[in-house]
Amino acid sequence: MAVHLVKEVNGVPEVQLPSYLEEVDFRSLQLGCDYTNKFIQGTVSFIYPLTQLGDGTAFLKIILQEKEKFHPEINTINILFFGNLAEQCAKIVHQGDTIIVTGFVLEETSYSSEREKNCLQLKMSPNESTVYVYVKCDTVISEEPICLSVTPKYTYTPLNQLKHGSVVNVYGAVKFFKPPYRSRGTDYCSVVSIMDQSNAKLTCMLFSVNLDTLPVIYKIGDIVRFHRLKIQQYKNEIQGVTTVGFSSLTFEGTLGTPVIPRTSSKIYTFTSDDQKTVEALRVWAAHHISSSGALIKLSDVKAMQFFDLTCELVGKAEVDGSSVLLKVWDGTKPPFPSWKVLFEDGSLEGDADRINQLQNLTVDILVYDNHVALAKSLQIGSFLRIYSLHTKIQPITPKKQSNIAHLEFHLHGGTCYGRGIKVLPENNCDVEELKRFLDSVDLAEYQQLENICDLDYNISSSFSSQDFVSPCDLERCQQLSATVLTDHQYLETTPLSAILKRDAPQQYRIRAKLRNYEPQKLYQSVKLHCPKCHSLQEVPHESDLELVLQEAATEQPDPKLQNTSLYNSEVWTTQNQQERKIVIHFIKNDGILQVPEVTLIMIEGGLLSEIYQLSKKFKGVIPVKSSQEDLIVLDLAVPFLIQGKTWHYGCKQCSKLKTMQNLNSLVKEASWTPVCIAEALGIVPLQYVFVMTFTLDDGTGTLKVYLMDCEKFFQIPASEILNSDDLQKNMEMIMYMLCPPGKKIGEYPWLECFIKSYNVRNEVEQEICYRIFDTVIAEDLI
DNA sequence: GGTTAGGGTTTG
Repeated sequence: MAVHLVKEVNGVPEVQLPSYLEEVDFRSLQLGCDYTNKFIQGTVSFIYPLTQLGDGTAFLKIILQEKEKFHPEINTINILFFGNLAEQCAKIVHQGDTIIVTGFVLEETSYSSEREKNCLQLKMSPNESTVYVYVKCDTVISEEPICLSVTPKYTYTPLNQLKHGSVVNVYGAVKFFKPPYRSRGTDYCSVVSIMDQSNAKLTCMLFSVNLDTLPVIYKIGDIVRFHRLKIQQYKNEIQGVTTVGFSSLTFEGTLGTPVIPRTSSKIYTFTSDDQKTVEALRVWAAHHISSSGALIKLSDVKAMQFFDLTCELVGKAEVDGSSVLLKVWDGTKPPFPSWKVLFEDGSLEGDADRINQLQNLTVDILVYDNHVALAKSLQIGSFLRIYSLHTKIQPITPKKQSNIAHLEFHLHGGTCYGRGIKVLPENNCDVEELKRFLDSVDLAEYQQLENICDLDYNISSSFSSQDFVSPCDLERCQQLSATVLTDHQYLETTPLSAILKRDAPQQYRIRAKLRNYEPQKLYQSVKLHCPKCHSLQEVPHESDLELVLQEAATEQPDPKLQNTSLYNSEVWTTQNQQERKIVIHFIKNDGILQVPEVTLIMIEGGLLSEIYQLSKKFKGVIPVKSSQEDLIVLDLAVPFLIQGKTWHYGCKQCSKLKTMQNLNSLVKEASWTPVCIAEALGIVPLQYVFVMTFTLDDGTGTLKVYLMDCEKFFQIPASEILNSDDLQKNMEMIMYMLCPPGKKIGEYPWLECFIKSYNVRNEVEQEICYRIFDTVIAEDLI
């Protein structure tokens, strides 16, 4: 006995009936014949309600109509089902369905009504009959998923073997995704990029009028299976697009979690092979796809950041036509208090008591434009993942009485970087974990601590707030400095007035405020320092670099120096009037060219914009020129190596340049670190440093101290800041906190620092200077 | 059956 569901795509059933079965049409049915290996097919024209026979056996009767109406006189037949088969068919079979039945017994109707007089009927045996119910693949026919017992064989194409124009089935790990959003057309859209063990990536444009049929992806690394994906070409790249009958399964990507598909399909195949494929992809993805690094707790957010947040919605308000306010929490305390978005009285949805109770733990998110409709539909209490949420520091304006930095949270319009909101189901493992965590937060205890925590925020008023501190919080209180000492904590604090009276060299621990600092402009504080001769120089301006490069580009590259055992060379000619020649030398690894991401290249005749473009693609770029015997470093006035966003310079005084063939020593290990490259080329690399003067004041005196720092003090690499807006904003934020403009010095935060004094002798006199060491900015501020 | 979007942050 069995009821099978057969998926029908484009009118074609996905499984074949067993070959021994033979079709009979209604007219050929004859009493007394053996129908063991025969089947009939038709459309269900009526289903009677499921009833019970006298002995309690379930009974179902349906009327089947022959599909092809060749024989109008005999085009329907009754089929009788008993027992479990009757119960199952009652659940699954609907009027209008196409069904096939086999293993029946033909008998004459026992009824004597006029209409059914002399009619035949099929009696289905609970043990020997089989019913195949055909289902159009997008039709939902049952509340419970039912697996096909006749399994169609699907083949899955590796992502590196996709052919334009084909319709394929694929598996992949999610590399990127945009949660479904309303397109400008009729459908929802979700963009999903997947990768598999072939290391190929496929970006898919998935459309559906029905939100439920799009894959239910929650995070990067989830595993998906797509059936009937059309492969087409767009802008010289292959892409996947939904086509008729598209369906998907999504699996949690985390290793070791149960392999349970997320899908709206009520019927789907899932074999042990599928299970193995998912597990293998999970292992591969764990090593090759960086998981959602953007998933961050509120306690870890930075002042200027895009990230994904998993949270609970506690309040909601329409602010104006183009934005909605969401009040959410994740149980952790943000490093800065949230801004408070204003809204009209009465427009806030949510439990007022709870919103009030959680006010210090919730953040206000403003949601704009295309996300507004979805935001409006959200239920209070639901668990959300908000993708690519943006934090900004709220400017302190004179109007605002608060002197505390606040964080703004924005979900901007558009869908870039997958920006959007997704409601997570209660049984999602991240939600379960979040719920456990939210339940464990002791709000009462938290509120007692609130005053102390305000000190964290309000470091600028820590002077007057120390009265609040209870003994148990003493340790935290002692750290209420905007800086942290990394060593020598045994040293006692020395007043600045005492330091000013003493000889050098000495080391001191001090506690003071930053009255002033120079230079005020950040870019002026970044310099290049030679660790050998200790010279300091300015970071060259782009226009100076361009001049050197332009000059060098007029020189002819030497063809004799092209294509050696170390590198392959390509000569490109620019298309402008001067027809400048650019030569790119691709350094090989053991004689073999590698993918651009790991390949070091040398460039002759390239201008700044070209070098900049190439540095995005290749592991590193070395500007070179032809000399008599070998390629050599172009000029130490320009970087000897451009790697990512860092431009590495060498010291003109200390370097003793060697030619490019010396890179041979590094090839085997492909150790293309700036230090190794510099060493091989005889270059003493210059370090990027912040050089600043702090005027410190502790009330007993003021002292000018130098800060020279690569990245320890601010925990921001000086080598990257000039090319990073985000780092620059972080740095500005730190300086803003240390020395808040428009405030009295009493409101400034304390800095605990180590300083060392040393003697500097110039032509006329000896002077004592001071320098900060072993001190870093407190993590709360970063 | 065609359209939508075609990954690569707003500027509130």
